[in-house]
Amino acid sequence: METRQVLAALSAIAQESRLAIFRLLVQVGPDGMAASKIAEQLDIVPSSLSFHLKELVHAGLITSRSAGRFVIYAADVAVMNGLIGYLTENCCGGVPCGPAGCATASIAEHTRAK
Amino acid sequence: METRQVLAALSAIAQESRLAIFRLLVQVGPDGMAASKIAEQLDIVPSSLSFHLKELVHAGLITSRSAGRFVIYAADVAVMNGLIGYLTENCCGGVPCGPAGCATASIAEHTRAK
DNA sequence: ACGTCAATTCGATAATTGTTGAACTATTGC
DNA sequence: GCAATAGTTCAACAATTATCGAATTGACGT
Repeated sequence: METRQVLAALSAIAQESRLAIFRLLVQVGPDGMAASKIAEQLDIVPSSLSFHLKELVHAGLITSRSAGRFVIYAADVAVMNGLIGYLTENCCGGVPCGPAGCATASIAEHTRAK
Repeated sequence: METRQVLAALSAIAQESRLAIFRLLVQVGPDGMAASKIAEQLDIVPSSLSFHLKELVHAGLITSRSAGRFVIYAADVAVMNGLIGYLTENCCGGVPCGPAGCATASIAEHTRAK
């Protein structure tokens, strides 16, 4: 994963509302959730929500599809997996890094998608 | 790891200069590197570097120690491991998430420090 | 066609964040 | 003590990001 894409993903979730939105969408799974329901659950006004959803879509972390007059958003785990992989690599840098926690680095490296 | 701490860590590395600084410090390992050398390697003016280093220290991602007139900064992998753990959990949400990549979630969960 | 609901866009404003030169503190070597 | 080096802090400014009401677009039910 490229640094540019990593920065986009990090910026996207480094914000209270957006992290909450993403977590919520991960919880509900691939079926996703309508924007209005997200707004209701997290108590965010429509215009602010649109702003944040656009950021998340742009970073590739979530996808959107239309269903009648609703727009359904769903988490796309691929980019998040890429991000986790990048951080794992850059956390341990190949060299084993002290006390536990990074034993899974090589595993994740070979297990994650792409 | 608490959401508040996660947001602080994410905000810290969601910035070009700071991500570069952190990656560099992870590469050089526990011995760390003097601020002036970081500035030289990454071509950042001293005042800007201080600003970014302070952010990283505040997020707990790096530590600083004085050595004569030098200040040595070193990466602290603990918080990064916590962050990776948090993202791994919130990426898969207990529910298995499609194609590979998250098979290590439970492993990381039980292997990482703290 | 009309009213309603879902969602986005726009524009103004507020708040936060990043950049940099200059001034300042502290340590080293002479 | 003095000059040089390492870092930080300060203050001013630029740039980016967040918030939200109002206007707009599009789909639905009647």
